[in-house]
Amino acid sequence: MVTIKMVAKQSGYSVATVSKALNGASDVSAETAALIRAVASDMGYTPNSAARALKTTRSYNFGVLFEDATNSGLTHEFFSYILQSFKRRSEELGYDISFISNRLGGRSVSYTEHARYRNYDGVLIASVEFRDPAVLELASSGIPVVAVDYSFHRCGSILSDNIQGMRDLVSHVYSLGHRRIAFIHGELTAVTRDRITGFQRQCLELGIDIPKEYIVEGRYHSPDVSGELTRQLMALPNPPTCILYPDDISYIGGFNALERMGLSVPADVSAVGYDGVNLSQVITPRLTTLRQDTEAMGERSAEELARAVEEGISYVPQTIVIPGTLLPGETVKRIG
Amino acid sequence: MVTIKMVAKQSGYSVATVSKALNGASDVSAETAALIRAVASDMGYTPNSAARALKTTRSYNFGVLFEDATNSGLTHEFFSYILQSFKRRSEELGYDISFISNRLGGRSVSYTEHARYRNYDGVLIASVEFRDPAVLELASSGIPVVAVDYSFHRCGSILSDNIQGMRDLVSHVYSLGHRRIAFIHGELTAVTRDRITGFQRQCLELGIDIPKEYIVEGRYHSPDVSGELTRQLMALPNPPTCILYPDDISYIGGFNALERMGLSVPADVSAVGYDGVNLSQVITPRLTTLRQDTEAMGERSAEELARAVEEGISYVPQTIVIPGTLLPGETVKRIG
DNA sequence: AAGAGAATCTTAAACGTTTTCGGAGGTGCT
DNA sequence: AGCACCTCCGAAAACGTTTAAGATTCTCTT
Repeated sequence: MVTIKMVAKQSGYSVATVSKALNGASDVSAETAALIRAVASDMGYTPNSAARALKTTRSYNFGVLFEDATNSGLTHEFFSYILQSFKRRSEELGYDISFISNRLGGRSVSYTEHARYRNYDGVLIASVEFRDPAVLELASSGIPVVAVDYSFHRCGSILSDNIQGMRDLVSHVYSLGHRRIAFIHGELTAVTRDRITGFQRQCLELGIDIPKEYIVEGRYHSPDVSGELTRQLMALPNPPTCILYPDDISYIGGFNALERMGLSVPADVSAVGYDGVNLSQVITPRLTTLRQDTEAMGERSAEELARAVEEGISYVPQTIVIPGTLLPGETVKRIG
Repeated sequence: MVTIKMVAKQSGYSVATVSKALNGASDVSAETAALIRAVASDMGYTPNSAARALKTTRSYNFGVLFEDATNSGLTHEFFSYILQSFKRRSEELGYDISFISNRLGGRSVSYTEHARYRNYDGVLIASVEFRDPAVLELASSGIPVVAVDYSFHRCGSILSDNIQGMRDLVSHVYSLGHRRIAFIHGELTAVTRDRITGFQRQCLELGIDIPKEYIVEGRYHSPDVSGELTRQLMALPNPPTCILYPDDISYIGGFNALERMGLSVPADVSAVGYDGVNLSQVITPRLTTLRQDTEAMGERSAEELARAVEEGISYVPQTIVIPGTLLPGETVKRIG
């Protein structure tokens, strides 16, 4: 490994001058800087991040907490997209990204300890069991933190506009003549509460009355649960003409359940999803869904995190809401 | 931040003793070790990975190169699964994982430079444009490297058994009466060549003759391309009764193309996928496909990489083949 | 009683940087 | 000539660890 010391010796300048030349400091002449850079490049010099981090207490590394109860973290399509764009934007901003785990060497440690150990400049929290006290601890550890798709009071949050999203979906199916609209929602998180709020407000505004039994709690990303709930909904004396699912994957479960009941989408029942993952647009019938802007969510997360880091302690937690867009597909039939 | 020095002062022992106590060295008595550990824990001491890495030249960090031409890296379901299990196993083995990019600070650098800068102990190469010279350079940089789902001559490779996988699929559809079997394969990589080999050998063994025009080159993970090729195949004077797709996503494209032609799966045409991603088993009809053991592939990658790191220079590149399993679904009809 | 050897602890150097501070030399002004 | 003021560069300390080698004490052994 060629170090700065070797470059110094080779170029005839001191270690200090080499360091400054390489970092573009102002108190080294243009010619020497050029010369030193040439020598460094010739020798194949690469700086050492560990030494740099040790001295500067900045790692230029973001930690990402990204796993959930079902351990499907990375394979969760929606979050994968967010992570992808978060990664890209972070790199543009000069940060690498690493995963935070609850292990360190052999031992198991808290997320906070792990993040401190690795000197992460900032942390992104996504797709986790938010009620986990270890996550809470991390969120209020003092390390700059941004949470995505979840609303924390202790740190910045990037949310998609769940209220408006549901309003758009309801309006859309309403405009196609649907009045008996059921809503299978996910676990009762802040995000889910927003969705329910949006659903109810829009129904109220449109003057349609939704019976209690049309709003049922399911689980995100569970085709099985949504399949079962779909059966229950269709077994009601007065079944819905349209079902809103908590996400696109849940829709798949509902679709299959309907097929097995001899009902087809959208001929017999209409359905809509949520998220707008790629898959939803290549299946037949193409799914009517609300596309969340994962690109923007990931980008903004990176930007806010970088800002938090660079502004240091002066950063004030804030919530940023990203609008989504309705994707009209083929799963809602015009009726009435 | 509480350092080892503070723990030393507080406990009354020297910095060296504290370090050794914390790392379980043999030349510190059991009582002092216990005492020191108690003090450290009381003070909330967390070691500093940068200082440690600087001194030991070991970062306990694996770099992961994970992006492809279409930039779909993380959102690629098959690779997501591999990464997921690679991550889990790496963490068990005491390594954290970070992404390698071609940026560093503001500047853009080679993957190798990036890996050196961050002192990664080892590198996993997955889902990249393998012909990229920068990837080649990394593979032969001297840093321990394992490639997954690709065969390099310069480093260890974890492959799934593509030859046997295709043989199994061919046998399966053959046993259900199919003789006119078409194969849309992906870009001509080593993996693809294996698949073609498996396909041809098994056909030969079973004594069925496949016309040239039944074997066509498509693209991995492109519903559009596979849809178009499906149309072409079905337009042949003597169309196939069964189509093998390069992956499950490509099957979706084929399925849709067939539907639009008024043909249904499996009534009119049979079809099979490859990979066995979750999606393939929740759609209707359930896809007949070959499930690659992503769990094992990720795990073995981590284990081989750790081994390479720990054995140092003595490591000999080797290729490990992981068997897959046939998932019989509902997309192949018994005929003849 | 003296020396050997084990057990336990400390001293100090080193890892590769960044950064403060000061020094040397040059320029321009009075 | 004397002074102030730049510009450019280097010496040295510091970041938080690990570790080789030495120091000290204790226990045996003879």
